[in-house]
Amino acid sequence: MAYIYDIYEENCPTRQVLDRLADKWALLILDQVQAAPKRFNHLRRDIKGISQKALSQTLKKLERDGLVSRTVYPSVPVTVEYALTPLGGTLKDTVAAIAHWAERHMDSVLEAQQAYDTALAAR
Amino acid sequence: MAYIYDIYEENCPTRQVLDRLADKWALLILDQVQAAPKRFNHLRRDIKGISQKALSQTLKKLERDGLVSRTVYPSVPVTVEYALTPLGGTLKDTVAAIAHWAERHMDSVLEAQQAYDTALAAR
DNA sequence: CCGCATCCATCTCGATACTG
DNA sequence: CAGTATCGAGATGGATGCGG
Repeated sequence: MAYIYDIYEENCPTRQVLDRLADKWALLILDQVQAAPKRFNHLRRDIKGISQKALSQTLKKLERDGLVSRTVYPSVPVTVEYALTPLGGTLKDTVAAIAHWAERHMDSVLEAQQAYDTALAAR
Repeated sequence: MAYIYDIYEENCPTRQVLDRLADKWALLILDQVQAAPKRFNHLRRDIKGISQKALSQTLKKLERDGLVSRTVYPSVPVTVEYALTPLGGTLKDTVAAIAHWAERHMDSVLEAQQAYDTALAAR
């Protein structure tokens, strides 16, 4: 399978996909939804610091990209569940890999930052 | 090794690391630098569409995080090379995984977007 | 060649208020 | 419960010009 697009070209579709993943909240949402479907306010509660606007927008983008499904249950009041689609499921391992890297190397990064900052301050 | 921090908490260091990777350009730069060190304008040329400001800023962030090293060769005119640090090297596989996912599933995402958009327009 | 400083347009984001 | 609408502030991004 040959790739038509060059990832370093502008407007390359791969870039767009990358940009979606490079969203501040997308990865966290995908990780939250990954185990089991979750309701809107459930996500809002669990992902500390996200505004309802940001959550709403990011969910809509993820839905548009086919990574997350949105299911409305006509109860009163309405219940809406967000779940990982099969396509989204193919991302699970990758998302997990990123999260694990972040957890494992967090300390090193923090150290590097301190070293950098003190070196800067010394000059 | 137990993790003190909750990834879903605000101001959790893992979040900060995640935010760095969630940069529009960081992944592309890491991928560019991964194989061999590159000069500033080399990166600028190869990563189409990046402004020199964005490149400069992102490189500085990556350097601060200890993922990329910056070496100045006192030639005339100056040559500056950016390379992956050992810490940055531990990210190689993860970055590659993301890029591969994007390439492999790009078409599906594009389809999903079209389906979403036409469904929206129909209403 | 490598970058910083500045200016300015754009956009994103959060807070708030309101609807089905 | 699950959003949309609106508005203002702050961050962001590109273009330009200059300095080491």
